Amino acid sequence: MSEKAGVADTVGFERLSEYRYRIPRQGKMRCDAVFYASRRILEDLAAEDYASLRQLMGVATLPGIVEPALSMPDIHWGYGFPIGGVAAFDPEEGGVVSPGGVGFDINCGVRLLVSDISREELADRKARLADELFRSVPSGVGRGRKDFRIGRPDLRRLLVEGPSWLVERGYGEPGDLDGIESRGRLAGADPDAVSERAYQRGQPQLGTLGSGNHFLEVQYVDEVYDEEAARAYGLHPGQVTVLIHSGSRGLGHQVCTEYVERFLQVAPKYGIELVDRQLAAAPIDSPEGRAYLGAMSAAANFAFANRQLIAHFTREAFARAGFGGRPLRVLYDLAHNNAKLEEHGARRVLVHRKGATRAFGPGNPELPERYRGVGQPVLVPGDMGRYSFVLAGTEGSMRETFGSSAHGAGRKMSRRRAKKAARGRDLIREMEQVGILVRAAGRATVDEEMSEAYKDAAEVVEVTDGAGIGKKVARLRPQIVVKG
DNA sequence: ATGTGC
Repeated sequence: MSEKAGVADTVGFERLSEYRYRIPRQGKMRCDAVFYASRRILEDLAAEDYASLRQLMGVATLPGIVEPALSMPDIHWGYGFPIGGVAAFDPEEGGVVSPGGVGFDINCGVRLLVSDISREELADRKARLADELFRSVPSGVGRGRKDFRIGRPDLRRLLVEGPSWLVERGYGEPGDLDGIESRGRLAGADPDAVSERAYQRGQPQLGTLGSGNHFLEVQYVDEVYDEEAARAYGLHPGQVTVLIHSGSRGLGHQVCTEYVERFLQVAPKYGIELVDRQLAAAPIDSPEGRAYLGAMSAAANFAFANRQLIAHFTREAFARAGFGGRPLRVLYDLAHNNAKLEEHGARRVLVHRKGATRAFGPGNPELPERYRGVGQPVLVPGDMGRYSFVLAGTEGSMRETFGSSAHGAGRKMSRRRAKKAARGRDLIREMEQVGILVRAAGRATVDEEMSEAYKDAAEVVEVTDGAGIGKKVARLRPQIVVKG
């Protein structure tokens, strides 16, 4: 399929460079859109009749957008905004905030822990560790935890303070906070903008994984591409790592649901014309916009705290499995579903990243000193059978994508199709035969999350690296997978 | 993603 077909039929894009394409402003778009893709990714986009690129064009119609509307190489169809979408809005130009531009799982993200344990040491205790982790980190839809209770007044404080509230009470180490994006605390969190129902749903779920694509993986570093960055991050071949992927659970979901509804009601009042109801938005500088941002930031702090507590119980599981006294340091905790006020091109803009990560380049004062020379760690989880990647933010991401990069492999099959493809197979056994132990709350999720249901993360990473919006640092191979 | 449809 050539890009010509795209021009003629529907979307109309042009190639800017090997991996970079532009959709010129057309129809109700207020600015151009730019997307990153390989020829192969382009074929995937064509196969879905450019549905996700059309969503990106919809994003470009929203008021106050700062050009261009962007998507990362892992773009796929999502609620309103495409997953992999990045869009910045200027509050002084009537810019909007959109819950669909953040996602239902507010501040979903990944945290990478690094140990001094070798792959060989892990081999001796792998089954034991898998069992301990599965016991220590509840997973599955609606699951809570019984051994950690937080009262309402404390939860309110946690929504404002994030993981520091936990660290102060012994759930973690003081150094943990240095490795979290924004130190795990988004400013402006408003616990009063979070509904009673959201509190109720979130309260028992702190320290739980959830379901779907969420996971906890024990891995090892099997390849290093950039020695200098790997050294700065403290990564070396054969080393055991832990990758935690989870978000704000029922609390964030409830916040998103309620504000989408509210924004739909008020959009006419602000003269916002929506080409798609799922793009529901309100001005950043409006009572509704401010309330959502307050609630979203609170949910974000809850998600950071959730990963903090999961990391705490992960450390306990490692100790019980015979790795007592061995450190598990936070390399980085990075969100991929949020909206943040940032300075770009001497303007203060609200950057929505929906299935996209922050990827600040070298020298950025936001970064911990030890990473400042090489740029921010960018974590790109792959599917559960293959590999995940660590990249570094670049000058290119700062210049082209409001300091953003890709967040993962992206689905290739629908959940329904994956389930069908898994019929008659025992995926857990297949994984075990290649040395990956799976512990899951249910088999259905494992089927839906099968390796073949995902695009190859390596492809996404090649495009990201090739386009210069992220730099390959290391590859991680799974050994233990805990799923919902 | 999600008390996996109101």
